[in-house]
Amino acid sequence: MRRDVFQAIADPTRRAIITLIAMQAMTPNAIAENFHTTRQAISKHLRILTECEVVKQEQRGREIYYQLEVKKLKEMDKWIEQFRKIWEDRFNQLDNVLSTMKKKKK
Amino acid sequence: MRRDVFQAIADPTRRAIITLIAMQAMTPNAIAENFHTTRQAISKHLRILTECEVVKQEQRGREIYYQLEVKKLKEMDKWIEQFRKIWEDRFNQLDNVLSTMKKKKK
DNA sequence: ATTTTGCGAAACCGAATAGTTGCATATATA
DNA sequence: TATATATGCAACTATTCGGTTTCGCAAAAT
Repeated sequence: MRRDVFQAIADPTRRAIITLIAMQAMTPNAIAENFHTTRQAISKHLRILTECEVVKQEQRGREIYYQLEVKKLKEMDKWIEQFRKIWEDRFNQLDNVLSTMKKKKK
Repeated sequence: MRRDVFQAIADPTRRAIITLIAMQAMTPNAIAENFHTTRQAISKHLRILTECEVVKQEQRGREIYYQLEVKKLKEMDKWIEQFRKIWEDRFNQLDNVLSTMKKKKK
């Protein structure tokens, strides 16, 4: 069973959960109200997100607040980093072509 | 069957393929040499990557060169963007705490 | 003390996934 | 023309995934 950030955000419901709790911690019930599935299904997603360390729990009485843990998202950001350089390069190349065309027009 | 960037990069082999062809287009055979699976398995991954529009093909005789298509990776980058703000804010908060401690020390 | 509420865990199901082997097809090469 | 090479596609399999229903447990409310 693979448990990493990439697998965590592969599911659209999990991405929505992440966005939802990004600003404030929420309980499973509160989260589930925003979806058309059962609380148990959300609970399962939360378990996966916890195992992937994308969220962390904070018990308060019988309620559990789930909060975003940005560290792992940063890891993914780091992976994309290598490609950001590529598309910036390609943009600059296009930019060069455009300015060359402009000069020729003159 | 879901076909988006997030699903495309969920698999570690596919991530490796993406990194491999990032700098130069490659044929399925050449790509497969870098892995411990069959060429057909790689071919399947390439089909998924093509369907997700993360790579594009260029036929040259009987060979097919697969090349990275950065556009969709940018889409994912855009999704992370919203969280980048959060972790920068948290960093700044930490920074404030640290400078307050420094001032008090004085 | 009893009931309600919030939650996770287990068992089950259909669909998707990642891999395999075998085959068909088109392009090179001898 | 016959053969070798590059590739995709189909059928099959074991495993994982996302969901549901049912249950048990602990904390809160009555």
